[in-house]
This record gives sequence, C-alpha cells and structure tokens, in this order.
Amino acid sequence: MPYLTEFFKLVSDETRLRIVVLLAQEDLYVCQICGILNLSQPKVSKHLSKLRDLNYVVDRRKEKFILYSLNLKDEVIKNLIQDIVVHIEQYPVLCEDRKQMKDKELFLSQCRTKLPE
Amino acid sequence: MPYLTEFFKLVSDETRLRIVVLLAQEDLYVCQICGILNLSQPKVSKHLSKLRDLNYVVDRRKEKFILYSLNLKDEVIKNLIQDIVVHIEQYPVLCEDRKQMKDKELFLSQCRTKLPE
DNA sequence: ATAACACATGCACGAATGAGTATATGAGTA
DNA sequence: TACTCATATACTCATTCGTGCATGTGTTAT
Repeated sequence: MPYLTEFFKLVSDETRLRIVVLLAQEDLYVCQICGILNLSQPKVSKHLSKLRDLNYVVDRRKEKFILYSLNLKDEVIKNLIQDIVVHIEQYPVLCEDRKQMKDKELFLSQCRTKLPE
Repeated sequence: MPYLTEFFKLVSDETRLRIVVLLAQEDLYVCQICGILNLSQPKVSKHLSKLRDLNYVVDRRKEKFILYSLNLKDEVIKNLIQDIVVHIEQYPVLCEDRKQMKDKELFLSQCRTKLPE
C-alpha cells in the first residue's frame, strides 16, 4: 500500500497532478510542459524529478530535448488517472491545460529550437 | 480541481487512507476504529477531524459514542475508493484492517461499554 | 453531584515540503 | 573550442504536517 499513499502524496500537489494528467494524454518534452502550464523550467523540472525518482514517469533523451512519459504500474492508479481524464470537463484547470496542449503553436513558442520528429 | 488535490493530500497519509477505506465498507465508531487500527484515540480523532473539517466524513452522536460515515461527493473519488476496496487483496495493510473489522470481538474489546443498537 | 467513559483539542517539536534564485551539466552548433 | 540552448540540481527560507502527551468537553450511570 505504500505505493498508493506515495502516489497520492505526489498528486496532492496541483502542479504534479497537472503534469501527470498531461502525460496521461500525450508524451511531452519539458519545454512543452513549461509552456502548457506556464510555469518556470526549474519548477517543472523539480516536480518531474520527483515523479521520475519514484518511477511514476520515465524520460528519454531526444537530441537536446528530454521526453517524458507516464509509467504507472498499479491498476487502481491507472484507473484513477484514466477516470480523471474521462471526467476532465469537471476540472477547469485540467481542462484548460488540455486546451493549451492542443494549441501547438502556443507552447511550441516556449522552446527556441524546433522539436525532434 | 482543488477537491481532487485536497483529497489526495488527505489520503496520502496512511492512517487516513486506512480510515477512509474502513468507512467505505462500514460506518464505525471512533473506539472501533482505534481498535481495528490499533492506534491511540487522540491520533485517530485528529485524523477524523481533518476528514470532517473538509467534509469527507460526517459524524453523528449515538449516546456516548460518535458514529462516522464517509461523505464523498466527487464521482472520480468515489470510484477510486470503491476500486481500492474491490482490489483490496493487493494491499496487505488494508486487507488486514478488514479482517480486524470482521472480527467483532477484537475491536469491541477496545470500548469498555457496549455499543448502541 | 460525582465519577467513569468516549471523544476532541491544545501545545511543542522535529521532519518533510514547495518556491525562487542561481548555477551546473550536457548536447548540438558554429 | 566557444557558445547556445534544454534541462537538472543546489541552496535558502517559510510553511505545513504528523505525533505524543496532557487536558478539555459532553454524556451516562451511580
């Protein structure tokens, strides 16, 4: 059960919940997350590192960039996050984040170089 | 969304998660919770008061005793707790709590007076 | 009224946490 | 090699949090 409480503690921080929900919808680079959430890079990086240290996300380098993806192992947790995404209209902040994510140009402008792929 | 993060913070504490999962299965008196979890009364009471202040549980007095019940409003949260209960075999601590709960005599012995009903 | 019991709360303390700023690392490019 | 950019980390600080112990409140029974 430490897995459950550990995860709950992580997503009890609004920023981290927003990141997790974003990653549940799409793999993202750090600069994209900063752009979408409109938060400073160190802040985002620090939260990502917490998630990474505890293995809830994994990262892989792509040239100059680092791509993060979700890495949930517990079925209950996976269901939870999926359920949040399904009911995302109920959560204005998460909903807004999703819109920002879809608006490619906006968050791309955060990164001064063009992204891989 | 504050509702989500607020709840996650509450259940990021192991004791509170155990209490919430217990109450998801059965309404309980404080002394019963103490007995089942084998924790001091002030500790249990304090956690209950946090849950109560934020309206995730409600209490009603029955004679000398106070009965607590769960009071979840968000569908996603309700699903989550139900899902934990359904998969409870995966969480040894919660599983053990459930056994203690079913073993009436054990936790009744915690209270020196006989319970209502 | 007093005592016993169920429960709540106040206080003190150490530990963990999130934020901001500055700086370090590491890859690509000229 | 020097420089730029993407990302990570170190440091400080204020705040929050969980715990244990003692005590307060409200109810029942004698």
